[in-house]
Amino acid sequence: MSVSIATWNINSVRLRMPIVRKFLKQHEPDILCLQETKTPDEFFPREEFRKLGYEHIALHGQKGYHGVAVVSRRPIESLSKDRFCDKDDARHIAVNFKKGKGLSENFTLHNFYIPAGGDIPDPELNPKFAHKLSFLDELLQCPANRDAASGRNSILVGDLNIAPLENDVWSHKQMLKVVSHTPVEVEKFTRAQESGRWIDVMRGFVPNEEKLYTWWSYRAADWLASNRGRRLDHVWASPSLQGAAQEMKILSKARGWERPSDHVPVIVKFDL
DNA sequence: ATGACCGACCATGTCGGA
Repeated sequence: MSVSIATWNINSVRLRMPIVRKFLKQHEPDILCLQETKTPDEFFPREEFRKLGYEHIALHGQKGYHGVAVVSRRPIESLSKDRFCDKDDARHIAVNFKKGKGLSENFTLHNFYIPAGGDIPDPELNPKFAHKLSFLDELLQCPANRDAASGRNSILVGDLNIAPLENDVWSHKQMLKVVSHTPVEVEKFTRAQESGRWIDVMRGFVPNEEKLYTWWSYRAADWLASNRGRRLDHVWASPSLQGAAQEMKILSKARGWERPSDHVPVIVKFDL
């Protein structure tokens, strides 16, 4: 049986409901993971998602900043929220799905919003970059990583705010000192990924030699013409799910929708 | 730095995004 999972940094879920609705109607993923919902849980538009068929909702939001959510057509068995860097800043939620009714495996889905890291790529000068590096250190040690490496069916998605490979950015050379592609954060990112033995699902469909982006800056006059994007959003699968991903789609056209997010949805269909 | 932007908030500027 197949399960399609989408991830999308929505940059305010309440403001973006018209395009969320459009996306869900057109693509009908089973599960949608959102980041940067920017709302306390009591103001999350639950009823609108229910009307669209997404009755099962797990929230970890807060006022104004960050915030992650999972909305699902399949029942959510349980959920958990991890803290990173001793902060309550709503950057993670995990949900468990139980096998049955067409799902042949249990699995855990982690939804992350990793700190952006500010402008200056120096942890001594920039506390936001220091926070990002600490977050990556904790990611390496976290239970999700251990569980994935030790055989639990796990999928990790989200805005990880790092473009690790040369062709995950428009110009590797010009981006080496730009936060999201600096060697120090890419190294920590890769070490965390390797320690969980995570599979880079998106790159399983598109070779490393090809450009792959999920984000285009709001500042470009014409995002499509300049096409200076980055792959900041990721889908990882545990080694136990090797071969389970059947299809992957980056909905680049959503960057051109009305009042868009600067990130676009990534959808992966898994055989589970 | 490509960057002439975008969103939330006790707002008319400041912070965070990346």
